[in-house]
Amino acid sequence: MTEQDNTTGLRARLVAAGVELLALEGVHALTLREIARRAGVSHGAPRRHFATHAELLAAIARHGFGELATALGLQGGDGRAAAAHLEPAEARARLERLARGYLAFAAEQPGMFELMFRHDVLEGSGAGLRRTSLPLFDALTHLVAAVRPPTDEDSASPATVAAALWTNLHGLAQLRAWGSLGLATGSDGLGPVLRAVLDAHLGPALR
Amino acid sequence: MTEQDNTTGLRARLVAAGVELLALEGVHALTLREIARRAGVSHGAPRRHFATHAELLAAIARHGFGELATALGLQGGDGRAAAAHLEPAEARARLERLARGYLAFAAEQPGMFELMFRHDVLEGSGAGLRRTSLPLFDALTHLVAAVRPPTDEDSASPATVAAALWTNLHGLAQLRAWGSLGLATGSDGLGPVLRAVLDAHLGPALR
DNA sequence: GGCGCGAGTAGACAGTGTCTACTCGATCTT
DNA sequence: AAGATCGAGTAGACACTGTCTACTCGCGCC
Repeated sequence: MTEQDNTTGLRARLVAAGVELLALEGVHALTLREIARRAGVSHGAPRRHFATHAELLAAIARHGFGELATALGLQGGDGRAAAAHLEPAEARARLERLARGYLAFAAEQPGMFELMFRHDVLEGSGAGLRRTSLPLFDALTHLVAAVRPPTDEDSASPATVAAALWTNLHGLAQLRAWGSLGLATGSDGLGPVLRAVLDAHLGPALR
Repeated sequence: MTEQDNTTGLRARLVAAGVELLALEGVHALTLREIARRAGVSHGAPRRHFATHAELLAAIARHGFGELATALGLQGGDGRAAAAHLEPAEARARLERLARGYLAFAAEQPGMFELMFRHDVLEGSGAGLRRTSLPLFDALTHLVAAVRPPTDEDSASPATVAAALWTNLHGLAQLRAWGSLGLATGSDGLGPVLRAVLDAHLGPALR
């Protein structure tokens, strides 16, 4: 492991070329040979760093998860600690920012968002990638706990509410990218739906 | 259009072969040539019925949408009429059946569910396919209106709530198929999360 | 200073989607 | 009823893909 550099080396250049190509042309353009071409090497070179095409795609997706984490401000592991004791109103504001950030990422980088959740492509390396999404889920859980203190005993646990909220955000992003949402709700955009989602899982904003 | 038969003819046999292959091996196995092989014809034959590989995949996905509609009991257009005047409790029970049916379909036919929402593959024929999901959305909207009569003026409209609920179900199905959900919520399965989702969008079950 | 070896090259191979030339059988016209 | 027409399927070619294997080259090491 003499090469722990993340910006030099063919491995990083291949990932960078893939990210660029993905943004420009979409998932279908992420050919092994085309990525190698863009990186300026022959088509056999990637094999030294990625055993298979799927592994290279998984590395690109991993890069995407990192970008999503920074876009959401979850870079350092401070999400849990900073949210431990938090005013409900502030926690809810953070949750709304998180939600809007997630949806914005999916809208601005549709190719990357699509690749990140293509489990058929990432099957082998899926376990490692799935773990990458856990920090987001942890931050969600703690913020939910701050907004909805689990007073009622029979009410859902913060983790359950966080899962419900996360799946809602994900489905919202996905169906918006797919184009079904606009067809169903008219062209208002997702504003009202996002408000309904947040209100449903966290309770009305003003009390 | 001498051939309006849906069960004979090469076109239907190709779709059937694709459906079978999709269930057996997954989306990646849906090669044009392999589908043709399974249908017992040469690799050029599908071109007479589908201009491109993507069109054949779109036809297979359309078949999947039809199967989903029948599995959800939305075959005839009676969803809207039957739900016009409905007890809230009965409407809610129907919504729960609808939700469980959607999730069951995604779980039992993961390959088909994945193909149905692969907008990169279905791009050209996407508009027609998107319209196929409207009956489901209509049924959802009317059932939601029966459960939550829009008494409050500033509350969300039934269509908005239906969109929020639908995206939640979809994201739930998708992330469960992806494997992230079990990782986040433990191995309890989706029971508690589904209950939280329904309660969040429709209000608690017992009043 | 010769050696080994990691890294990249070049070519082969099977498989894919698309396109074109062709065949063949049924249908329709006169 | 004989011959032309045309839809439907076949066979082959082409460029492209992912993977595998042999090969080369340059740098570090004892």
